[in-house]
Amino acid sequence: MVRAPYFDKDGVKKGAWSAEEDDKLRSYIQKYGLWNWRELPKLAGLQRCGKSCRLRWMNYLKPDVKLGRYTKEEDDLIIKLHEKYGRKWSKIAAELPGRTDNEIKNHWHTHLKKHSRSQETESHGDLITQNSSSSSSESEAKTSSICDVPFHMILESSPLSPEEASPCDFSPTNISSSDSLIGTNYSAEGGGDHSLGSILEMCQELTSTGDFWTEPFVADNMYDESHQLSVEGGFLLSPYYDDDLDLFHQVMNELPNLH
DNA sequence: AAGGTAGCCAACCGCGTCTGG
DNA sequence: ACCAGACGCGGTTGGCTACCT
Repeated sequence: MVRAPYFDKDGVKKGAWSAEEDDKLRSYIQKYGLWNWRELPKLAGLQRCGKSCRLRWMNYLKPDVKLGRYTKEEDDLIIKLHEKYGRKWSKIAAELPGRTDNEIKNHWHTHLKKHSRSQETESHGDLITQNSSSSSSESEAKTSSICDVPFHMILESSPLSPEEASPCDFSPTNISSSDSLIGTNYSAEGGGDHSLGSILEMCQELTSTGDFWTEPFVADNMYDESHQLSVEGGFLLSPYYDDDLDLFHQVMNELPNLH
């Protein structure tokens, strides 16, 4: 998995860290704290350079570093922050407690980048479809004016068959901890297009106030609360300001009635 | 079963920024 | 104001693992 340990021409050890080296670094920092990365390896009895020690500590040994799988909420947040900050991984990491810039960067390149790309591709494809269509309905024209991304495009971003779609995609359980609605390609049992239309109308109303925003997404791994794979894409709806949270929750509570 | 390939991630490298003298 | 050393950041690499042919 990692580079085999070796010594460079200056006698500095490189490559994978051993458990013994980890212990030395950890116990030294716990005892004396962080004061000089350059001097630290000598005093800690390590044949590493300061940079290597810093990296190992920051990305792996630091007590508050959270290792392991990313949650759906973390993935969503990274995507949002990436849109906001670009490749400023340290800024993104600052808003994700326990995650390091290096880890987020790796996670982005291996898991999230392709989702972002596929989202762009799908959006572009749908836009072409929309533009080439000479029979756009009045409602479609209306939705297109509400936000940058037309609603019909958002909801068709990753079509699911009725068999694949969850009948409770819009239930309140889909309200994330960040107070966003994850809307998915919707096909309610006994609801169908009527329910979809109701939700579209609701989204139109919310976004037309200027207090809410939406964005489409396509994701291979959408998880419900029990971390079971549930859906494959859709759109995200969130209030801009905390002041609008009450209204947002009120609307969310009414969602089941839309079925 | 064996070889090839892609995915993944820890660690390295180079450069820009910060800080203290 | 300038300089040198330390630090932090983002891009890249190397090698292990899993999957495919």
